[in-house]
Amino acid sequence: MENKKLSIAILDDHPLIIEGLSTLFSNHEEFDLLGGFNKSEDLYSFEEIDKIDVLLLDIFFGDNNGIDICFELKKKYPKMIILGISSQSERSIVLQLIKQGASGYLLKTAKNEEYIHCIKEAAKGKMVFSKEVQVMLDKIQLSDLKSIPRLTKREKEILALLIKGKSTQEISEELFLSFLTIQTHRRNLLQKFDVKNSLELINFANENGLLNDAHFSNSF
Amino acid sequence: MENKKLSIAILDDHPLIIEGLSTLFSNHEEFDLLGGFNKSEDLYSFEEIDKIDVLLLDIFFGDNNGIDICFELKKKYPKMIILGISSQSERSIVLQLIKQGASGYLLKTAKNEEYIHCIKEAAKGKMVFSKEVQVMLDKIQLSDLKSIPRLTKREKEILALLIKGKSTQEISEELFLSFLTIQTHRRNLLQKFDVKNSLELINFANENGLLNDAHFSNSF
DNA sequence: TAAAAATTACCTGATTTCAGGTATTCAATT
DNA sequence: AATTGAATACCTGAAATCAGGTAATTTTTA
Repeated sequence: MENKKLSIAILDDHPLIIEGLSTLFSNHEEFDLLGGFNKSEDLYSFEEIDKIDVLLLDIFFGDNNGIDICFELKKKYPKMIILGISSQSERSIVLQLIKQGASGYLLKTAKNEEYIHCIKEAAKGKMVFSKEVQVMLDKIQLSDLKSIPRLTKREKEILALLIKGKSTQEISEELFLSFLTIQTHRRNLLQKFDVKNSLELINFANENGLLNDAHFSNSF
Repeated sequence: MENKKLSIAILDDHPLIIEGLSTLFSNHEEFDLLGGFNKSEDLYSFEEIDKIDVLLLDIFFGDNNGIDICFELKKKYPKMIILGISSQSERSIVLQLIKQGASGYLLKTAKNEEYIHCIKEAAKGKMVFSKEVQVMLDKIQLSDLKSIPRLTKREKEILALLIKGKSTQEISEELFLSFLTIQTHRRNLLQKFDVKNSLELINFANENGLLNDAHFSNSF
């Protein structure tokens, strides 16, 4: 009984990456590249979308981000194996993607053989990561143990200004509050985050994606 | 009199991109791809380095950042035409690269024909940008006035530690330097970035993508 | 080899942050 | 009505940062 070829598709807004992957797959008989797409709409309207075994999905993707796309696809095609590809390996992003049902995450800096190997393994149902990503995931981060503290409205407001580099004096003027009040809030922030100075505070907020605009507009 | 072929080289730590560009150039007779390199050392030790007409240079680059590499190369090989390639189009980075002597900036999202066209134009001595970049450059921004300062090795090292939230004392212990020396470096950093405190410094570094691991990992 | 740039280091004094405490007012919840 | 949590504000003293200066040594570049 012969092995069926693995049907691959790519969604990436970098034509060069698609070109590179095409060449790669054309040199490996065990893969069948169904198509490479620059836009998510092109993939969605692809008539053979249900035949895709493995989808390589770019994470930093034009306007839609890959994480949302992964979520959508997994809902409609639960059997589709999705591998994130990206040039950055931000911990929080990798974890988020896995939560959305992806089977792994490959860096674009990975070697060709690594791609071939990982895709095969993923097709078998395994969770795969390219080397660098694996190393990164193995490091248990402080932020994994520390839970993100719950902040009050004022504290979030002050944190946002702090991150902009405003001093206590400036913040107090901007919010029409006493200098001493801001000092208290700052101290409470340092305590809540369990850090020893403002730089560490920002660093922590940064690691946990609290610096992104998204967090400040909605979730607070 | 026949036109000589354009000699191209690529420096990019993404094998897939090199693969894609190779395929692209092999389909266009007017180009001669001398080599694709993953590491800057490989390029520096390339024996035909002085024959390169056009170098495609990745900007967010593993060990050294592309801007520094561009600066180095232009100094040694002033005639070499360097085009930045990247998946992000951060305004300040593009401008910085141009200041270092690059002849243009292409997004990895650009179409194949755009690549071909831009490389040809650049070889003629023109300044070229892929579409999106051009649109972005046309918008005049406040942040243009501030350029990203050129940092020394030590300064980058200290900035990296600062960003991690380390205090002057901690940094001095980690680098086996005097507390007072670190103070001097900190002051110089604030001056170079034209900011008034460390939080603003980090904020500025963040906005300009200097926080990315790429900049800091091995480059010192 | 001379000049320029980088690295190291010190001094002083002003300003800001950090850490500990307390305390009043207001709003929401029980 | 009593309690809790949030927001406000003050005090003190220690610690760290910031801003100005100078200067010797080493490395890199011209």
